[in-house]
Amino acid sequence: MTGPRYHHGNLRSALLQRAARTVDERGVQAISLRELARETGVSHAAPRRHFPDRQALLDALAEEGFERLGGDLRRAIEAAGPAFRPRLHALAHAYIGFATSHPALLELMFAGKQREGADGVREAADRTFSVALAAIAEGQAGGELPPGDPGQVGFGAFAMLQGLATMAIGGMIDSAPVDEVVTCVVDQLLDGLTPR
Amino acid sequence: MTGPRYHHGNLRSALLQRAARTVDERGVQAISLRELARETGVSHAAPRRHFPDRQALLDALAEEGFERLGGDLRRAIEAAGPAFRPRLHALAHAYIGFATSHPALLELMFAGKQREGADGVREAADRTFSVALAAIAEGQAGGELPPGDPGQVGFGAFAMLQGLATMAIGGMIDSAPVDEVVTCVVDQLLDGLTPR
DNA sequence: ACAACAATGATGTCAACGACAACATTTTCG
DNA sequence: CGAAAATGTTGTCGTTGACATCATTGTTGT
Repeated sequence: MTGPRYHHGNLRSALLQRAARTVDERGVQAISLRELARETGVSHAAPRRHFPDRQALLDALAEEGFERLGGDLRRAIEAAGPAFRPRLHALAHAYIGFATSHPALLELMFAGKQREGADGVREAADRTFSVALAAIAEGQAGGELPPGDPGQVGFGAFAMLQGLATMAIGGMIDSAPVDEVVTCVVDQLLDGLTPR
Repeated sequence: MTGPRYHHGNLRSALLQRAARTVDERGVQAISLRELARETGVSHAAPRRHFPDRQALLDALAEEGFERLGGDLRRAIEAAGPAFRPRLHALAHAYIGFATSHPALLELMFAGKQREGADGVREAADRTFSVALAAIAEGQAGGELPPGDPGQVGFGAFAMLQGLATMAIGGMIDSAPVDEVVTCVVDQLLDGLTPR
Protein backbone atom coordinates (compact mmCIF):
# COMPACT_ATOMS: atom_id res chain seq x y z
CA MET A 1 0.00 0.00 0.00
CA THR A 2 1.19 3.46 -0.68
CA GLY A 3 1.23 5.51 2.47
CA PRO A 4 2.04 9.18 2.50
CA ARG A 5 4.83 9.87 0.05
CA TYR A 6 7.35 12.14 1.69
CA HIS A 7 9.89 13.95 -0.46
CA HIS A 8 8.05 14.56 -3.66
CA GLY A 9 11.29 15.30 -5.45
CA ASN A 10 10.73 18.69 -6.98
CA LEU A 11 7.56 19.96 -5.44
CA ARG A 12 8.59 23.54 -5.95
CA SER A 13 8.79 23.20 -9.72
CA ALA A 14 5.61 21.18 -9.84
CA LEU A 15 3.74 23.85 -7.91
CA LEU A 16 5.07 26.64 -10.07
CA GLN A 17 4.20 24.83 -13.24
CA ARG A 18 0.67 24.13 -12.14
CA ALA A 19 0.29 27.67 -10.86
CA ALA A 20 1.46 29.14 -14.15
CA ARG A 21 -1.24 27.20 -15.94
CA THR A 22 -3.90 28.31 -13.50
CA VAL A 23 -2.88 31.95 -13.87
CA ASP A 24 -3.13 31.72 -17.64
CA GLU A 25 -6.48 29.99 -17.50
CA ARG A 26 -8.25 31.62 -14.59
CA GLY A 27 -6.22 34.63 -13.50
CA VAL A 28 -4.13 35.46 -10.48
CA GLN A 29 -7.01 35.55 -8.04
CA ALA A 30 -7.78 31.92 -8.78
CA ILE A 31 -4.46 30.85 -7.30
CA SER A 32 -5.00 29.02 -4.03
CA LEU A 33 -2.22 27.28 -2.16
CA ARG A 34 -4.55 24.57 -0.99
CA GLU A 35 -5.99 23.84 -4.39
CA LEU A 36 -2.49 23.80 -5.83
CA ALA A 37 -1.48 21.31 -3.20
CA ARG A 38 -4.47 19.10 -3.99
CA GLU A 39 -3.79 19.19 -7.71
CA THR A 40 -0.19 18.23 -7.07
CA GLY A 41 -1.19 15.42 -4.74
CA VAL A 42 0.40 16.71 -1.55
CA SER A 43 -0.95 17.86 1.76
CA HIS A 44 -2.38 21.33 2.18
CA ALA A 45 0.61 22.60 4.13
CA ALA A 46 3.35 21.17 1.95
CA PRO A 47 3.72 24.24 -0.28
CA ARG A 48 4.66 26.20 2.81
CA ARG A 49 8.10 24.58 2.81
CA HIS A 50 8.84 26.20 -0.54
CA PHE A 51 6.78 29.38 -0.35
CA PRO A 52 6.33 30.95 3.08
CA ASP A 53 3.10 32.50 1.97
CA ARG A 54 0.93 32.98 -1.05
CA GLN A 55 2.72 36.16 -2.06
CA ALA A 56 6.05 34.36 -2.21
CA LEU A 57 4.63 31.95 -4.76
CA LEU A 58 3.24 34.82 -6.82
CA ASP A 59 6.64 36.50 -6.72
CA ALA A 60 8.34 33.35 -7.92
CA LEU A 61 5.79 33.12 -10.69
CA ALA A 62 6.46 36.72 -11.69
CA GLU A 63 10.19 36.16 -11.69
CA GLU A 64 9.83 33.12 -13.88
CA GLY A 65 7.63 35.17 -16.18
CA PHE A 66 10.31 37.79 -16.63
CA GLU A 67 12.85 35.10 -17.46
CA ARG A 68 10.58 33.68 -20.13
CA LEU A 69 9.76 37.10 -21.54
CA GLY A 70 13.43 38.00 -21.67
CA GLY A 71 14.15 34.81 -23.57
CA ASP A 72 11.35 35.52 -26.02
CA LEU A 73 12.66 39.02 -26.69
CA ARG A 74 16.23 37.88 -27.13
CA ARG A 75 15.31 35.13 -29.54
CA ALA A 76 13.03 37.40 -31.56
CA ILE A 77 15.70 40.04 -31.96
CA GLU A 78 18.35 37.57 -32.95
CA ALA A 79 16.10 35.91 -35.49
CA ALA A 80 15.35 39.26 -37.10
CA GLY A 81 18.75 39.74 -38.67
CA PRO A 82 21.15 42.63 -38.34
CA ALA A 83 19.12 45.63 -39.59
CA PHE A 84 17.74 47.91 -36.93
CA ARG A 85 14.16 48.44 -38.00
CA PRO A 86 13.32 44.75 -38.41
CA ARG A 87 14.91 44.09 -35.05
CA LEU A 88 12.70 46.67 -33.38
CA HIS A 89 9.63 45.30 -35.08
CA ALA A 90 10.54 41.84 -33.91
CA LEU A 91 10.98 43.12 -30.38
CA ALA A 92 7.60 44.80 -30.44
CA HIS A 93 5.78 41.79 -31.81
CA ALA A 94 7.45 39.46 -29.35
CA TYR A 95 6.43 41.67 -26.46
CA ILE A 96 2.85 42.01 -27.63
CA GLY A 97 2.75 38.29 -28.31
CA PHE A 98 3.78 37.51 -24.77
CA ALA A 99 1.33 40.04 -23.39
CA THR A 100 -1.63 38.68 -25.27
CA SER A 101 -0.69 35.07 -24.56
CA HIS A 102 -0.26 35.60 -20.83
CA PRO A 103 -2.18 38.71 -19.85
CA ALA A 104 -2.76 37.72 -16.24
CA LEU A 105 0.85 36.75 -15.81
CA LEU A 106 2.04 40.07 -17.20
CA GLU A 107 -0.17 41.91 -14.76
CA LEU A 108 1.24 39.80 -11.96
CA MET A 109 4.76 40.56 -13.15
CA PHE A 110 4.27 44.30 -13.05
CA ALA A 111 2.48 44.16 -9.74
CA GLY A 112 5.29 42.14 -8.21
CA LYS A 113 7.95 44.34 -9.68
CA GLN A 114 6.83 47.42 -7.84
CA ARG A 115 6.22 45.90 -4.43
CA GLU A 116 9.07 46.49 -2.06
CA GLY A 117 10.85 43.47 -0.75
CA ALA A 118 10.51 41.59 -3.99
CA ASP A 119 14.15 41.92 -4.95
CA GLY A 120 14.26 38.81 -7.07
CA VAL A 121 11.37 40.02 -9.19
CA ARG A 122 12.89 43.44 -9.61
CA GLU A 123 16.21 42.02 -10.70
CA ALA A 124 14.58 39.67 -13.16
CA ALA A 125 12.64 42.61 -14.56
CA ASP A 126 15.79 44.65 -14.94
CA ARG A 127 17.49 41.82 -16.78
CA THR A 128 14.55 41.62 -19.13
CA PHE A 129 14.35 45.34 -19.82
CA SER A 130 18.05 45.50 -20.49
CA VAL A 131 17.37 43.48 -23.61
CA ALA A 132 15.06 46.19 -24.89
CA LEU A 133 17.37 49.00 -23.85
CA ALA A 134 20.24 47.33 -25.68
CA ALA A 135 18.16 47.37 -28.85
CA ILE A 136 17.55 51.09 -28.44
CA ALA A 137 21.23 51.81 -27.82
CA GLU A 138 21.97 49.84 -30.96
CA GLY A 139 19.70 52.11 -32.96
CA GLN A 140 21.36 55.17 -31.56
CA ALA A 141 24.81 53.84 -32.40
CA GLY A 142 23.65 53.26 -35.97
CA GLY A 143 22.29 56.78 -36.19
CA GLU A 144 18.73 55.64 -36.66
CA LEU A 145 17.62 57.13 -33.39
CA PRO A 146 18.53 60.43 -31.81
CA PRO A 147 21.47 60.09 -29.42
CA GLY A 148 21.15 60.61 -25.72
CA ASP A 149 20.33 58.53 -22.71
CA PRO A 150 18.93 55.26 -24.11
CA GLY A 151 16.55 55.27 -21.20
CA GLN A 152 15.27 58.70 -22.13
CA VAL A 153 14.77 57.81 -25.77
CA GLY A 154 13.62 54.32 -25.00
CA PHE A 155 10.97 55.59 -22.66
CA GLY A 156 8.65 56.77 -25.35
CA ALA A 157 9.16 53.62 -27.32
CA PHE A 158 8.75 51.28 -24.43
CA ALA A 159 5.85 53.21 -23.02
CA MET A 160 4.08 52.90 -26.33
CA LEU A 161 4.79 49.19 -26.42
CA GLN A 162 3.52 48.69 -22.92
CA GLY A 163 0.44 50.74 -23.69
CA LEU A 164 -0.25 48.73 -26.82
CA ALA A 165 0.05 45.58 -24.78
CA THR A 166 -2.46 46.88 -22.27
CA MET A 167 -4.86 47.83 -25.01
CA ALA A 168 -4.43 44.54 -26.84
CA ILE A 169 -5.12 42.64 -23.64
CA GLY A 170 -8.11 44.81 -22.90
CA GLY A 171 -9.58 44.05 -26.28
CA MET A 172 -9.44 47.70 -27.22
CA ILE A 173 -7.93 46.86 -30.55
CA ASP A 174 -10.99 45.96 -32.50
CA SER A 175 -11.19 42.68 -34.35
CA ALA A 176 -8.11 40.66 -34.97
CA PRO A 177 -5.27 42.57 -36.60
CA VAL A 178 -3.33 43.39 -33.48
CA ASP A 179 -0.15 42.60 -35.36
CA GLU A 180 -0.96 45.11 -38.08
CA VAL A 181 -1.62 47.85 -35.58
CA VAL A 182 1.65 47.09 -33.87
CA THR A 183 3.56 47.24 -37.12
CA CYS A 184 1.89 50.49 -38.04
CA VAL A 185 2.47 52.17 -34.70
CA VAL A 186 6.10 51.14 -34.53
CA ASP A 187 6.70 52.56 -37.99
CA GLN A 188 4.94 55.74 -36.98
CA LEU A 189 7.17 56.02 -33.97
CA LEU A 190 10.35 55.33 -35.90
CA ASP A 191 9.43 57.85 -38.56
CA GLY A 192 8.91 60.41 -35.86
CA LEU A 193 12.15 59.63 -34.08
CA THR A 194 14.44 59.26 -37.04
CA PRO A 195 16.78 62.27 -37.20
CA ARG A 196 16.25 64.39 -40.27
CA MET B 1 -30.42 52.01 24.37
CA THR B 2 -29.78 51.97 20.67
CA GLY B 3 -30.70 48.66 19.18
CA PRO B 4 -29.81 47.66 15.66
CA ARG B 5 -30.31 50.56 13.31
CA TYR B 6 -32.13 49.40 10.25
CA HIS B 7 -32.10 51.48 7.10
CA HIS B 8 -28.78 53.17 7.17
CA GLY B 9 -29.92 55.68 4.58
CA ASN B 10 -27.29 55.46 1.90
CA LEU B 11 -25.29 52.41 2.73
CA ARG B 12 -24.32 51.89 -0.86
CA SER B 13 -22.55 55.23 -1.13
CA ALA B 14 -20.98 54.82 2.27
CA LEU B 15 -19.55 51.44 1.30
CA LEU B 16 -18.23 52.71 -2.00
CA GLN B 17 -16.60 55.70 -0.38
CA ARG B 18 -14.90 53.61 2.26
CA ALA B 19 -13.87 51.06 -0.35
CA ALA B 20 -12.35 53.71 -2.58
CA ARG B 21 -10.20 54.87 0.30
CA THR B 22 -9.09 51.35 1.11
CA VAL B 23 -8.16 50.70 -2.51
CA ASP B 24 -6.03 53.81 -2.62
CA GLU B 25 -4.35 53.04 0.68
CA ARG B 26 -3.95 49.28 0.61
CA GLY B 27 -4.78 48.03 -2.85
CA VAL B 28 -7.60 46.04 -4.34
CA GLN B 29 -6.77 42.83 -2.57
CA ALA B 30 -7.31 44.52 0.78
CA ILE B 31 -11.00 45.01 0.02
CA SER B 32 -13.10 42.74 2.21
CA LEU B 33 -16.86 42.96 2.33
CA ARG B 34 -16.92 42.07 6.00
CA GLU B 35 -14.29 44.58 7.00
CA LEU B 36 -16.10 47.20 4.97
CA ALA B 37 -19.30 46.37 6.80
CA ARG B 38 -17.57 46.63 10.17
CA GLU B 39 -16.02 49.98 9.31
CA THR B 40 -19.40 51.25 8.23
CA GLY B 41 -21.04 49.99 11.39
CA VAL B 42 -23.36 47.54 9.76
CA SER B 43 -23.80 43.78 9.89
CA HIS B 44 -21.57 41.53 7.85
CA ALA B 45 -24.28 40.64 5.36
CA ALA B 46 -25.71 44.08 4.83
CA PRO B 47 -23.48 44.95 1.85
CA ARG B 48 -25.06 42.02 0.04
CA ARG B 49 -28.26 44.01 -0.47
CA HIS B 50 -26.33 46.48 -2.59
CA PHE B 51 -23.61 44.29 -4.10
CA PRO B 52 -24.50 40.65 -4.77
CA ASP B 53 -20.89 39.67 -4.43
CA ARG B 54 -17.45 41.14 -3.99
CA GLN B 55 -16.92 41.48 -7.71
CA ALA B 56 -20.02 43.63 -8.05
CA LEU B 57 -18.59 46.09 -5.58
CA LEU B 58 -15.28 46.16 -7.42
CA ASP B 59 -17.13 46.81 -10.67
CA ALA B 60 -19.05 49.68 -9.13
CA LEU B 61 -15.76 51.06 -7.86
CA ALA B 62 -14.25 50.80 -11.32
CA GLU B 63 -17.22 52.49 -12.90
CA GLU B 64 -17.03 55.34 -10.44
CA GLY B 65 -13.33 55.59 -11.20
CA PHE B 66 -13.99 56.04 -14.90
CA GLU B 67 -16.51 58.76 -14.15
CA ARG B 68 -13.99 60.63 -12.04
CA LEU B 69 -11.21 60.17 -14.60
CA GLY B 70 -13.47 61.40 -17.37
CA GLY B 71 -14.29 64.49 -15.37
CA ASP B 72 -10.61 65.14 -14.69
CA LEU B 73 -9.78 64.88 -18.38
CA ARG B 74 -12.65 67.11 -19.46
CA ARG B 75 -11.78 69.79 -16.95
CA ALA B 76 -8.09 69.71 -17.81
CA ILE B 77 -8.74 70.10 -21.52
CA GLU B 78 -11.18 72.93 -21.06
CA ALA B 79 -8.84 74.78 -18.73
CA ALA B 80 -6.03 74.56 -21.27
CA GLY B 81 -7.49 77.03 -23.72
CA PRO B 82 -8.23 76.58 -27.39
CA ALA B 83 -4.83 75.70 -28.89
CA PHE B 84 -4.30 72.05 -29.73
CA ARG B 85 -0.88 71.33 -28.32
CA PRO B 86 -1.58 72.74 -24.85
CA ARG B 87 -4.81 70.81 -24.78
CA LEU B 88 -3.04 67.55 -25.51
CA HIS B 89 -0.43 68.29 -22.89
CA ALA B 90 -3.16 69.00 -20.38
CA LEU B 91 -4.86 65.74 -21.28
CA ALA B 92 -1.66 63.80 -20.82
CA HIS B 93 -0.83 65.36 -17.48
CA ALA B 94 -4.33 64.88 -16.17
CA TYR B 95 -4.24 61.22 -17.13
CA ILE B 96 -0.84 60.63 -15.58
CA GLY B 97 -1.92 62.57 -12.54
CA PHE B 98 -4.91 60.33 -12.02
CA ALA B 99 -2.82 57.24 -12.62
CA THR B 100 -0.17 58.15 -10.07
CA SER B 101 -2.73 59.31 -7.53
CA HIS B 102 -4.85 56.17 -7.77
CA PRO B 103 -2.68 53.40 -9.19
CA ALA B 104 -4.60 50.54 -7.65
CA LEU B 105 -7.90 51.98 -8.77
CA LEU B 106 -6.65 52.34 -12.33
CA GLU B 107 -5.58 48.74 -12.35
CA LEU B 108 -8.99 47.77 -11.06
CA MET B 109 -10.64 49.87 -13.74
CA PHE B 110 -8.80 48.17 -16.57
CA ALA B 111 -9.30 44.74 -15.06
CA GLY B 112 -13.02 45.32 -14.76
CA LYS B 113 -13.31 46.77 -18.22
CA GLN B 114 -12.20 43.62 -19.94
CA ARG B 115 -14.22 41.12 -17.93
CA GLU B 116 -17.33 40.03 -19.69
CA GLY B 117 -20.60 40.82 -18.03
CA ALA B 118 -19.38 44.14 -16.68
CA ASP B 119 -21.40 46.24 -19.07
CA GLY B 120 -21.60 49.25 -16.80
CA VAL B 121 -17.85 49.39 -16.47
CA ARG B 122 -17.34 49.05 -20.17
CA GLU B 123 -19.78 51.82 -20.95
CA ALA B 124 -18.22 54.13 -18.40
CA ALA B 125 -14.84 53.40 -19.92
CA ASP B 126 -16.11 54.19 -23.39
CA ARG B 127 -17.53 57.49 -22.20
CA THR B 128 -14.17 58.35 -20.71
CA PHE B 129 -12.13 57.42 -23.74
CA SER B 130 -14.43 59.38 -25.99
CA VAL B 131 -13.06 62.48 -24.32
CA ALA B 132 -9.55 61.59 -25.43
CA LEU B 133 -10.64 60.56 -28.90
CA ALA B 134 -12.45 63.87 -29.32
CA ALA B 135 -9.20 65.68 -28.57
CA ILE B 136 -7.44 63.68 -31.27
CA ALA B 137 -10.16 64.34 -33.82
CA GLU B 138 -9.84 68.01 -32.97
CA GLY B 139 -6.15 67.90 -33.83
CA GLN B 140 -6.88 66.25 -37.12
CA ALA B 141 -9.51 68.81 -37.98
CA GLY B 142 -7.00 71.56 -37.28
CA GLY B 143 -4.42 69.89 -39.49
CA GLU B 144 -2.02 69.32 -36.66
CA LEU B 145 -2.32 65.59 -36.90
CA PRO B 146 -2.45 63.40 -39.96
CA PRO B 147 -6.03 62.67 -40.98
CA GLY B 148 -7.56 59.25 -40.88
CA ASP B 149 -9.42 57.18 -38.37
CA PRO B 150 -9.06 59.03 -35.08
CA GLY B 151 -8.88 55.65 -33.44
CA GLN B 152 -5.98 54.65 -35.63
CA VAL B 153 -4.01 57.81 -35.01
CA GLY B 154 -5.10 58.07 -31.42
CA PHE B 155 -3.96 54.57 -30.73
CA GLY B 156 -0.31 55.40 -30.73
CA ALA B 157 -0.88 58.47 -28.63
CA PHE B 158 -3.15 56.82 -26.15
CA ALA B 159 -0.99 53.73 -25.96
CA MET B 160 1.98 55.89 -25.14
CA LEU B 161 0.00 57.66 -22.48
CA GLN B 162 -1.18 54.43 -20.96
CA GLY B 163 2.34 53.07 -21.05
CA LEU B 164 3.73 56.14 -19.37
CA ALA B 165 1.12 55.77 -16.67
CA THR B 166 2.11 52.17 -16.10
CA MET B 167 5.75 53.12 -15.90
CA ALA B 168 5.09 56.05 -13.61
CA ILE B 169 3.08 53.85 -11.30
CA GLY B 170 5.75 51.18 -11.38
CA GLY B 171 8.37 53.68 -10.32
CA MET B 172 10.24 53.14 -13.53
CA ILE B 173 10.58 56.86 -14.02
CA ASP B 174 13.49 57.58 -11.73
CA SER B 175 13.25 60.28 -9.12
CA ALA B 176 10.53 62.85 -9.26
CA PRO B 177 10.20 64.56 -12.62
CA VAL B 178 7.42 62.45 -14.01
CA ASP B 179 5.80 65.60 -15.31
CA GLU B 180 8.90 66.57 -17.25
CA VAL B 181 9.15 63.19 -18.87
CA VAL B 182 5.52 63.37 -19.86
CA THR B 183 5.95 66.80 -21.39
CA CYS B 184 9.00 65.64 -23.28
CA VAL B 185 7.46 62.46 -24.61
CA VAL B 186 4.28 64.19 -25.73
CA ASP B 187 6.30 66.76 -27.61
CA GLN B 188 8.34 64.00 -29.20
CA LEU B 189 5.18 62.30 -30.31
CA LEU B 190 3.63 65.45 -31.69
CA ASP B 191 6.79 66.33 -33.57
CA GLY B 192 6.76 62.91 -35.10
CA LEU B 193 3.11 63.03 -36.05
CA THR B 194 2.88 66.58 -37.34
CA PRO B 195 2.53 66.52 -41.13
CA ARG B 196 5.50 68.04 -42.89
C1' DA C 1 -56.02 54.82 8.32
C1' DC C 2 -54.23 50.59 7.42
C1' DA C 3 -53.02 46.38 5.46
C1' DA C 4 -50.06 44.19 2.03
C1' DC C 5 -45.63 44.49 0.15
C1' DA C 6 -41.06 45.98 -1.07
C1' DA C 7 -36.71 47.43 0.62
C1' DT C 8 -33.21 46.95 3.69
C1' DG C 9 -30.70 45.20 7.68
C1' DA C 10 -29.56 41.43 11.21
C1' DT C 11 -28.33 36.60 12.59
C1' DG C 12 -26.74 32.23 11.85
C1' DT C 13 -24.30 28.84 9.18
C1' DC C 14 -21.04 26.59 5.88
C1' DA C 15 -17.11 25.53 3.14
C1' DA C 16 -12.67 27.28 1.70
C1' DC C 17 -8.67 29.62 2.58
C1' DG C 18 -4.05 31.27 4.57
C1' DA C 19 -1.31 30.82 8.35
C1' DC C 20 0.72 28.42 11.97
C1' DA C 21 2.26 24.71 15.32
C1' DA C 22 3.46 20.07 16.29
C1' DC C 23 4.80 15.80 14.58
C1' DA C 24 6.74 12.14 11.07
C1' DT C 25 9.84 10.52 7.56
C1' DT C 26 13.52 10.73 4.57
C1' DT C 27 18.02 12.41 3.12
C1' DT C 28 22.48 14.11 3.97
C1' DC C 29 26.73 14.41 6.07
C1' DG C 30 30.15 14.46 9.80
C1' DC D 1 26.04 4.92 12.26
C1' DG D 2 23.76 8.71 14.16
C1' DA D 3 22.65 13.65 14.42
C1' DA D 4 20.64 17.16 12.00
C1' DA D 5 18.59 19.26 8.10
C1' DA D 6 14.94 18.90 4.53
C1' DT D 7 10.64 18.00 3.44
C1' DG D 8 5.67 16.28 4.09
C1' DT D 9 1.61 15.43 7.14
C1' DT D 10 -2.02 16.31 10.40
C1' DG D 11 -4.56 19.34 13.16
C1' DT D 12 -6.22 23.84 14.35
C1' DC D 13 -7.56 28.88 14.31
C1' DG D 14 -9.37 33.12 12.66
C1' DT D 15 -11.18 35.32 8.49
C1' DT D 16 -13.72 35.45 4.46
C1' DG D 17 -17.53 35.17 0.81
C1' DA D 18 -21.79 33.26 0.07
C1' DC D 19 -26.18 31.89 1.32
C1' DA D 20 -30.68 31.09 3.92
C1' DT D 21 -33.78 32.89 7.15
C1' DC D 22 -35.73 36.23 10.03
C1' DA D 23 -36.70 41.30 11.64
C1' DT D 24 -37.65 46.05 10.88
C1' DT D 25 -38.86 49.97 8.29
C1' DG D 26 -40.77 52.55 4.26
C1' DT D 27 -44.23 52.71 0.68
C1' DT D 28 -48.35 52.18 -1.72
C1' DG D 29 -53.08 51.07 -2.99
C1' DT D 30 -57.55 51.17 -1.30
